[in-house]
Amino acid sequence: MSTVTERAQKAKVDKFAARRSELADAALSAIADGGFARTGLRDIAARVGLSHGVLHYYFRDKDDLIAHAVWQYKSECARRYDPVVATATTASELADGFAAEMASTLQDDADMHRLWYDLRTQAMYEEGFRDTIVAIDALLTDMVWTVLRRYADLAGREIAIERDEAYALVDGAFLNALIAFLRGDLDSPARLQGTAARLLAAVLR
Amino acid sequence: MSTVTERAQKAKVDKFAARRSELADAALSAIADGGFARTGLRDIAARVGLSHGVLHYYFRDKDDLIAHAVWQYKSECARRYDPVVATATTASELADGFAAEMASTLQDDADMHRLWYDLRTQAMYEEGFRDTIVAIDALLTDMVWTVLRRYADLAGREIAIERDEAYALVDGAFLNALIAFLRGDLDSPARLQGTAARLLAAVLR
DNA sequence: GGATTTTCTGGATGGGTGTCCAGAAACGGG
DNA sequence: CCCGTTTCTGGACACCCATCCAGAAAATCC
Repeated sequence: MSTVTERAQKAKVDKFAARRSELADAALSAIADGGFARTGLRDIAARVGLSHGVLHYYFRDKDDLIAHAVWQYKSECARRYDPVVATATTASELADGFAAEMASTLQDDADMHRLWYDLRTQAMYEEGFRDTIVAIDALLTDMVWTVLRRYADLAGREIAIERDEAYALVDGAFLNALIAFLRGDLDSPARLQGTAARLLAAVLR
Repeated sequence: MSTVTERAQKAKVDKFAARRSELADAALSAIADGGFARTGLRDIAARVGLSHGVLHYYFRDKDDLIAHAVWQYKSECARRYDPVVATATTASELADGFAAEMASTLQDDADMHRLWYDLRTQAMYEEGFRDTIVAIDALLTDMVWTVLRRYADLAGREIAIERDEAYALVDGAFLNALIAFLRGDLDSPARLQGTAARLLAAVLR
């Protein structure tokens, strides 16, 4: 096979992938607005000015589309705390940075987080995109654990909690702050910031 | 008005209320099985061998039915820990009783709890039964706070956490244990039991 | 510039939904 | 036993859904 056709193939694949990505983004924002159950493929396609039929050209079915969409967003989202882990030089600096980041993503991306919890809940019933949800959950657990380990390192203390427990507590604090925020409690992000910072300190021994 | 017609009126009202309650129960178990989005009024009615039309005789609409159903179940559920609070004579007895109760309801009523989280998530999008969800959330927050106050009393220590924070952490631990359990992790209830007991101790100062 | 492949359209299909309602059936007081 | 009320039925309605697909349009290749 000649080099030129190889390039052509690659360009073709890239274009296909780009379209997929664009459609996944559209799906993401559409479902973030209305919720999984109330958002149809027509709503999604309308976001990019296309007919609903295209979606089946790029994705096997609705579950496939949703899986790609949520993965695309959330797998990057799990890396949100990498900078603060990499740059913090003291325990309290890390705690503050972590807490501030949580508070700001709660405020800025509330709809996306709501979507995440919606999909995770739906995955308790149907196995359509369950694998993707499980994979993201693992990513987030890793993320929390990484932060916590670095925090313990900087503090020179031991972690007094299990990996999954740590995620469960952080997740619970975040979810309940999100619910409060969506119910109109504008102070919720600020309170979450305090909770998150104190939580880190409380789980060391 | 004569006594006899008063009695008759009351019997009529009671019968109506009993039917409502029965239908709400049917709705509960149907939706617990399939999830809110995938359960229709026909499915619910079929559980009690009735036609779907009858639901609109007893309830205004689907949201009204769901609100009654989840309230009927969950408002009683929030009293589940009353006995242990009333009878425990030491802090560790209370903590153990609380933790054991959580673990056992996780194991026995997993579907119902899944339903609760489903409805709470849907209430983030639609206001249909949001008021009921908020009321139940308040009940559960009260419950956690009552347990924690009694625990602090018995331990002779202070609570180092806010009311809503306490609920958020317990809820997070429970929800994540539920997810693990539904994904096939049979040890999850046992682990939750440990987490819950340690959590109580950790939030005192 | 013609042929071929990729991309997209929008209608058809079969199914589901909540709601409403006319009328049948069961009930119960007199 | 009759008659009014309560309870229930199941069809009609308008709407929404995911999926499939024949064929139009656009892009690409030679």
